[in-house]
Amino acid sequence: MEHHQNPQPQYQHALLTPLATPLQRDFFLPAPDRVARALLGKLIVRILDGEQLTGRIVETEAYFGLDDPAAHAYAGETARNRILFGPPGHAYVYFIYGMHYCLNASCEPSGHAGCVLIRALEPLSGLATMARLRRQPASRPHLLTSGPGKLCQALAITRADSNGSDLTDPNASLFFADDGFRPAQIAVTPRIGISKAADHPARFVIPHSKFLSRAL
DNA sequence: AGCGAGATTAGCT
DNA sequence: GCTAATCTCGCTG
Repeated sequence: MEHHQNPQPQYQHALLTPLATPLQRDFFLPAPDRVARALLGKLIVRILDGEQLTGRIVETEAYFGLDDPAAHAYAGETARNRILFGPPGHAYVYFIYGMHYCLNASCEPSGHAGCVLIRALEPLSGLATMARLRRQPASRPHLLTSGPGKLCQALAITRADSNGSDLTDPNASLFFADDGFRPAQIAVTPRIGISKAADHPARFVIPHSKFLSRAL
């Protein structure tokens, strides 16, 4: 009946949500606060041993490169942060507090080091695997990806594995996609866990989501 | 529910 | 040497 109308997926890993399409390079071109806002509601797709782990972004933070005392790029390009100074739409993964990884999406053109920290997801598929990676029972989904360190653990994202990945590449094992979901509301708050420029409102959340790292 | 401490590594903002 | 875009546990109340 419908097999004639089913379009061939243009990418190797067909999305569980058939209408989703990968984000394009120019999605990541604007300033970090605009990209942080636009990323709310988008999907993160992670392929692990052939299994598709997906989550919807519900919390982000903008970091403003050389202009931002709280940003890793503030002091200029180093071996650690060089991805931030490259082309937009790439993963910047860093290691923090001796045990956690955090995932950022680089934005702005090459030479400009803005980025967006992904702080929380609503897990959509692969919850059992996420729970195993988190060493937690699968019965508490709101503990799986409700924080920047947690979501990296749940998706097995490390610096060695994912730093520098092209987040627009649907053949990669980590990329971002749009399934058409649009948040009804967006709230803005100061960023969490930083001491410098701590009062600057650059954290974006889907309000009342049960999967935020902290409530409003 | 809210606070404080410990875990543990890389980079020096 | 010290700090850091964190998380979990245990204590208090």
